[in-house]
Amino acid sequence: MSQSLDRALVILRELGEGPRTLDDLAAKLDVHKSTVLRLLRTLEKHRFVQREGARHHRLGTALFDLSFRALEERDVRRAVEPHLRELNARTGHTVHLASYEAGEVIYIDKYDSRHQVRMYSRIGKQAALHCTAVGKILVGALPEPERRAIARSIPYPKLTVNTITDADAYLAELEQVRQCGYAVDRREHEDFIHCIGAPVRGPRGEVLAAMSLSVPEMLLDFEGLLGLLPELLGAARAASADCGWRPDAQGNT
Amino acid sequence: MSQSLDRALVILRELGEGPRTLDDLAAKLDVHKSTVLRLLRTLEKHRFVQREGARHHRLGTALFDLSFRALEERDVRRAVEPHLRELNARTGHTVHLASYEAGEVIYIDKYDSRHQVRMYSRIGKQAALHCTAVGKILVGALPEPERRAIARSIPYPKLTVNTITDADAYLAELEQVRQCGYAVDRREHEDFIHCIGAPVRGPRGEVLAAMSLSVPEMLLDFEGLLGLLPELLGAARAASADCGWRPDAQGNT
DNA sequence: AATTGTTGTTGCACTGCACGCAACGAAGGA
DNA sequence: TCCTTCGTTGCGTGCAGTGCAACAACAATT
Repeated sequence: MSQSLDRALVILRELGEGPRTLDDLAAKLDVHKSTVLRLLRTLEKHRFVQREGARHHRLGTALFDLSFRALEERDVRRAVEPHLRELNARTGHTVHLASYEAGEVIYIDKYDSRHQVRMYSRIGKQAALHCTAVGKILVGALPEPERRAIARSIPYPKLTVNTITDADAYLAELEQVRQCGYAVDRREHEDFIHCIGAPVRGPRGEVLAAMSLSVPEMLLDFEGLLGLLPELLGAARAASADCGWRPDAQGNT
Repeated sequence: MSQSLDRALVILRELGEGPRTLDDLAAKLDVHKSTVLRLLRTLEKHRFVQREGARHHRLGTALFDLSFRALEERDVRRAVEPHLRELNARTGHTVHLASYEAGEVIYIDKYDSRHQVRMYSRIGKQAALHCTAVGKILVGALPEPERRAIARSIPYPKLTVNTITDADAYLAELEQVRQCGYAVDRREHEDFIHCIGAPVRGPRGEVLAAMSLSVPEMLLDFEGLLGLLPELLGAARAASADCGWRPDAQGNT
């Protein structure tokens, strides 16, 4: 564990919240400002940070470069992108692609709704495991022991009246999701927003990612959204085919 | 300047090229592998790096999070996005939004062509200053001394037969761009690809960003692309209006 | 099954570098 | 003009980061 690197990464995280001055950062890290200055200079040299005006610093362009490179390397994303885009075009609603990595579910692609009212999200943002459709799909696809371990260890913040708040109910829900081949989030994450999700599978039937459709209730009620299920499942199936999935042996929906 | 941070950033850049092993990185940095290990562990703790299999490391999800946050903070991007998207929808071609920051021009948004043949680019990628439409727009918008300084200092790699290869020709071109209110790249960057660009302006008429349209010649010849100029200028003007531009005093096109 | 090679991991001792300090400089407001 | 508030610099010190060497885990080869 490297102290200075550690501090630098905290600086980056802090700058993610918005531009900061040298003193802001020094106070946050509880170190002398000259220390912050030196770290910032190194970050600047590599274009991870740039100055804004005389005294503010913000995140730099190297981050964009790196992260889009990394995103591009994910074959799933590239393969699914056209299907995601078409689903967005057909329905007009917000669509997401999410992936499970290292214990977390994050959005790796997204197309916004054409309507004024939209769900807020962002590529790179973590999705809650217990109250999102993509979270249920991806955790539900893990081997049983891991699934249990996760269900036991995660917190269950109650975000709406419908949010699942304990491990047993969560595990039961995951089982249901596995059976159905799709997941729903009926106002569990945000009031007034419904969501349905489906898995994108690879050659051996393994789940590579999850695709979802999110709609505010004022545009479409829950039954209406379920009416779009065939669209979603169709898109997910087409995307899976592009990822090498062969719908043979196992009788997955 | 912090040595360990410096090394860590080099590691990140290297991982941007693809997953690496510990020894790969140690060789690249010319340090002992235990040193690399410690840096990686710190990076991992902050989710900037994650393991892939037992022995490979790759970029982690914190990068996505940070970079999309940073992108979101740029108001220009948010304001222009719908216009960019519509231009893409109307023409079916690749559209870009680029911004000048700290001496470089980078793409900050993009919508891909609907056609099979596409121009390769990526958000976060640097655009060449001397042979792209967005480069000409953005450098051309800088105050005269800075413009000259840039023209004198940048390299002029000859990428096609049409590429501008000296400072004087470049400065003349920039002057022309300022007059016209738009820029062209007629096969200067890549053979077989034409491009036109226009500025997005802010409240005081200052150039905030550049919007461009790129089309492979096999789809549309240069005159055909010029036919789309009104579309581009219309989108740029609408975007400028959303950024607070008032087309009063100065008689800019 | 034993051997060899490769790669990740750990404990330790040394020293170089990252740290805090304090003084300076620049910019802006009263 | 003074005063405050920042960013910046040079310097001495101590500890954090380094290289080393031994170890562990695993795969490939014999």
